[in-house]
Amino acid sequence: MGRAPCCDKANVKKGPWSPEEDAKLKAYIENYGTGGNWIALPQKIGLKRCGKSCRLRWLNYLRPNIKHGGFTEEEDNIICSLYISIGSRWSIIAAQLPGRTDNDIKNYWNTRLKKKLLGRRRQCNDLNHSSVSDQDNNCSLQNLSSSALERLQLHMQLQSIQNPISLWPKLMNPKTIETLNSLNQNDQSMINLPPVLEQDCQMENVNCFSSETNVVGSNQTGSDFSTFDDLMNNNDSSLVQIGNQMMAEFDFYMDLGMKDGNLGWWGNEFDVNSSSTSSWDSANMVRKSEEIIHQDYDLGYSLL
DNA sequence: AATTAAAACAACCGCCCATGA
DNA sequence: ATCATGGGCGGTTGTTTTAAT
Repeated sequence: MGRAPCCDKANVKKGPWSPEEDAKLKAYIENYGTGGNWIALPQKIGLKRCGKSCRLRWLNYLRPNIKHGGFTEEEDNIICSLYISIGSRWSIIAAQLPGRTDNDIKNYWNTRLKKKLLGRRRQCNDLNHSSVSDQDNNCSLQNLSSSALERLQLHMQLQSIQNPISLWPKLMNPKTIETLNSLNQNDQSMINLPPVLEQDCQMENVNCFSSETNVVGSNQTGSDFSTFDDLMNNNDSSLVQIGNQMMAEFDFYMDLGMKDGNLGWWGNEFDVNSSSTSSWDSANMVRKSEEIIHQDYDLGYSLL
C-alpha cells in the first residue's frame, strides 16, 4: 500500500499556468506568505492546483529576482566544476548562482552544457579515426568491461581522496573551493575531504594518475590540465593521450564508466555508498580497491 | 510555405528526509 | 520509538519553439 496522494489528482489542473493563476498565486504569497503549508495554499486562494505545483511555480518563476537564460561563461564554469565535484545536486549548485533555480540549471546542463562538452567527444573520435593505425591501442578502453571500469572508478576515487584536487586542479575557482569546503564541513554525508586550498588548485602540470592507475594500460600521459574554457573552445591542451588515442579530458572520465554523462562516481554514487556510515573508512577503501584490481587481473581483463 | 527534427523549456512524478504529534 | 505528513529534490516527460530541409 502506497502513501496517500498529496492532493486530489482528479480535481487538480495540470499543465501550463495561465496568467490569471500566476497573478493569484503571486498576489497571495506577496501579501500573506505561504503560511508554512503549500498543500493547503491552493484551496485558500481558490486554485485548482496541487500544492507542490504551486510551490514549484513560485520558486521557479514567480518569486522576485529570478533570472532566466543568458548564462554567463563564469556561470558555466561554476556549474561544470561543481557538477564534477558534487554531482547532480542542483539545489546546491543553484545556491552558488544568485537568481538561478535548480530547475533552470538542471535544464541548462541537460540541454546545452552537457552537449557543449560532449561535442568535443565527436571531434576527438573523428581525429582518432583519421590518424590511428594501431587498432589494439585504439580500443584499449572499449575492451574493458563495464564492471571493470566501475571498479577502476573506485580506485580513482581512492586516489582522489588521497589527493582530492589533483583531478581537476585548474577547474576550481575560489567560489567553488569555498562551496566544497563548506559542504565538507556541514554535510556529514559528503566524503570527508581535507580542506581544499586555493594554492593547490593553481598547481601546474599535475599528473592525475599515479602509477597504479596506469593499470588502464596504454601510455597514459599525465597532461597539463585544462580549464573548461579549453574544453569548450576546443583548445588542444585539453586532450589526453590514451595510447595513440587523443581524448578530451572530460570525455576520458566519461568513458571510465560514466554512462550518459553521469559523473556520479565522484559525487553521488560515492555519497550514497558512504552515507550509511558516519565516517568514511579509508583503510577499508584501500583494501577494497586493491582487491578490485586483483580481481580484475583474475578475471583476465586486459588491464595491462 | 509546409513539414520534420532537434533543441529548449516547463511541469509533473515519485522518492527521500526532516519534523512534529 | 514510531508513524504520518509536508517539503525538497532529482529524474523524467510533455509541450513549445526554432532550425533545417
